[in-house]
Amino acid sequence: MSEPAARVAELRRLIEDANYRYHVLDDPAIPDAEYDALMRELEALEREHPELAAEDSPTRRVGAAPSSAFAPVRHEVPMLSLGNAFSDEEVADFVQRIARELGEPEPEFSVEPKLDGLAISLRYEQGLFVRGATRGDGATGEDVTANLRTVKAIPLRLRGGQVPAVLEVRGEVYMPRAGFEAWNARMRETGGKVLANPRNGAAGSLRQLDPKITASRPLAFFAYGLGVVEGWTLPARHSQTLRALRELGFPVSPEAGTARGLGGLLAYFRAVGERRDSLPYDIDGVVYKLDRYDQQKAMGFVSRAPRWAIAHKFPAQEQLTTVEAIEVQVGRTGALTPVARLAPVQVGGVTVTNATLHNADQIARLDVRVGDTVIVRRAGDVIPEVVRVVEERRPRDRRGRPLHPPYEFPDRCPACGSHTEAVRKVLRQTRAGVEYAEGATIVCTGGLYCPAQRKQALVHFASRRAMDIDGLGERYIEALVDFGYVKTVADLYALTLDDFLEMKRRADERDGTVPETVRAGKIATRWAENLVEAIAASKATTLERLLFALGIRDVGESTARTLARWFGALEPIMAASEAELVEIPDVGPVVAARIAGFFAEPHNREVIAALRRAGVHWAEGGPQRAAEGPLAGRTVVLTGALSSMSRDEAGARLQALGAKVAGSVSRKTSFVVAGEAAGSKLDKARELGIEVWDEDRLLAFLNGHGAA
DNA sequence: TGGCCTCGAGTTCA
DNA sequence: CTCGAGGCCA
Repeated sequence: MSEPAARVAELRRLIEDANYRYHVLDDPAIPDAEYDALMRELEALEREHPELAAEDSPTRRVGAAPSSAFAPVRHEVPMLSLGNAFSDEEVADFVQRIARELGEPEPEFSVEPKLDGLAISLRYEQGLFVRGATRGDGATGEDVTANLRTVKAIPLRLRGGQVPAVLEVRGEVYMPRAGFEAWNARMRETGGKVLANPRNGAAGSLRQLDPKITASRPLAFFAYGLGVVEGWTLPARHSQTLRALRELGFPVSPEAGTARGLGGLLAYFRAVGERRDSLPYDIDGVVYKLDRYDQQKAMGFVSRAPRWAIAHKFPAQEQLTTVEAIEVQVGRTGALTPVARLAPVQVGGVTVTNATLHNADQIARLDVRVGDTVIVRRAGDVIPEVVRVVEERRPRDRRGRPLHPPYEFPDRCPACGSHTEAVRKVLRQTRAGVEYAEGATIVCTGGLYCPAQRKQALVHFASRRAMDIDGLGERYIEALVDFGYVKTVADLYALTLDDFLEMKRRADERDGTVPETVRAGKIATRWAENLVEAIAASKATTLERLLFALGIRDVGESTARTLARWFGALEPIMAASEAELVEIPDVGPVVAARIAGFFAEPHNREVIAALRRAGVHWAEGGPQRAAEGPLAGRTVVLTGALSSMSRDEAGARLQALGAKVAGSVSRKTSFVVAGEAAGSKLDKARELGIEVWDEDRLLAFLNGHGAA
């Protein structure tokens, strides 16, 4: 062999090894820069010595003639679709069917994650990659050989000694999350087109006419099965086949394994489910296959799906749905919040019909319009959000123009017709005055004239952490306001049993929920009695609850408590000037102005007087301006679930000992009380090296200080 | 003036 | 839970 020929052979071997170690063993042997250098050297040599070029050279991944692009390819061995299971019961049925038919109570399965990518078939003849095809309808797919050659995780030549005459390998082409994120970040920077999700990214990449485009996409591959096999001894078990595929140079999911019986399958499902978010790729479930081929054969097929395998799916975290309407809700403070009404769709195990769009800016950023197809997600938290619009699916007229114009935020309040305005936020304060900028939030200027704001004010007043009127929910408050029974929060205390019954009758009538005669009458009476009782019970309250319940802007639970302690009684709070209020810790000019402004309003003073006349009462005392107790000056954060008491209760007890209970962990936190299943707050505490108490330690401390 | 740290407010569904 | 903004401190 000539010297260049030897070097070319060596380079190819080095590069193939590097690919194998990177993609199959997940154990990179050489740094990227060195890999690139090897490639460049090989390219140069092949240019100088055209006679040394070869089909399976790693330099030929891009550039193979895409002549047969997308031509139909018949799958001699059909590419199967799998049955789906969405619940443990369905998996149990699957296992039971097999156990019964095979007479084996605990059959063994090969188990692996189900990647969210694109199923393909790769054909190797005499060890060389000759054709790759998409799954298509299972019987016929499309020829995407040129594009698949650019995927480095797919070997162009099989490794190992025994070379099968023909080997078809089935697997999934996917886009790793990191690659997807990086790709989109780059696209956003350069103004290119972002990919909707890794799955679409993978599918779209393989449908490119120009393999160079495919080559630029971060694609990867996992093998999970076989098609046509000639001149190769098939092992007895699927798990052994996977091992053999690995040795032939194919990446196989490291999560793949075996499991026995229903218990084993479900344990695997849970284990993978827990690791789902930390896997480097998206999966939508796991696949169970009977491990022994003889048993697979015995089970056979129904129509097009095997009876020996099933896909156990996770509830989807992201779904496509359509926007049926964009409505605007009015909050307690008058803030207008746009909400997308969606065609119902299952996301993460629940049906989602609404998703907040936050504010006008967010709508503009997403450019959400009525009729749009959108991606909805329930991410780490529970609240659904619109991730993005799938613009290709936007309804258009014959001339290709969108059917609906960009959404325009209403300039009138949908509830009362008052004009709306952007909230001004303080930019800075100078001697000359205060400078404002317009914020993202739009508010209704109707104030308590606006029925929506009045309703929300009442809902807030009755809520658990405020006056705690049990049973008085949004629906009845709405009716009470609509029918004119209630204008201010004080009116609640004048309501009689008959008022409630009449209100409920009218509400049922209006909403078309017709109650059933006598029995319903009795139930309704009991319901009304409970409400009257709950309202009466709420009269005994505390100053801080009352202050919070009044709904003064920027006065939440914490500020209400501070105010109550600082002054000890309501009268001095009502009389306090802004100058006096800013003396209070955590109260600055903005909040002081809100408080003074609220009590300066004759209407508000009248409501307070009416509440007092109705018998609402609370204990008053002198000012208590310094925290006292063993925990004075200490800031505590509670996280996770405690077994012996609620978090609220624990917080109240700690406060009683002088502690300040905060909602988030920072360097100022004195210690964190962590219960069961504590999450990010505990992590943060560990990160900042903050003392952590478990429940026992908390209880011991509370007992030791007479707060048990 | 900038950068935390908190608090307030809004949000969905079973 | 997250975002935005008010308050505080360096």
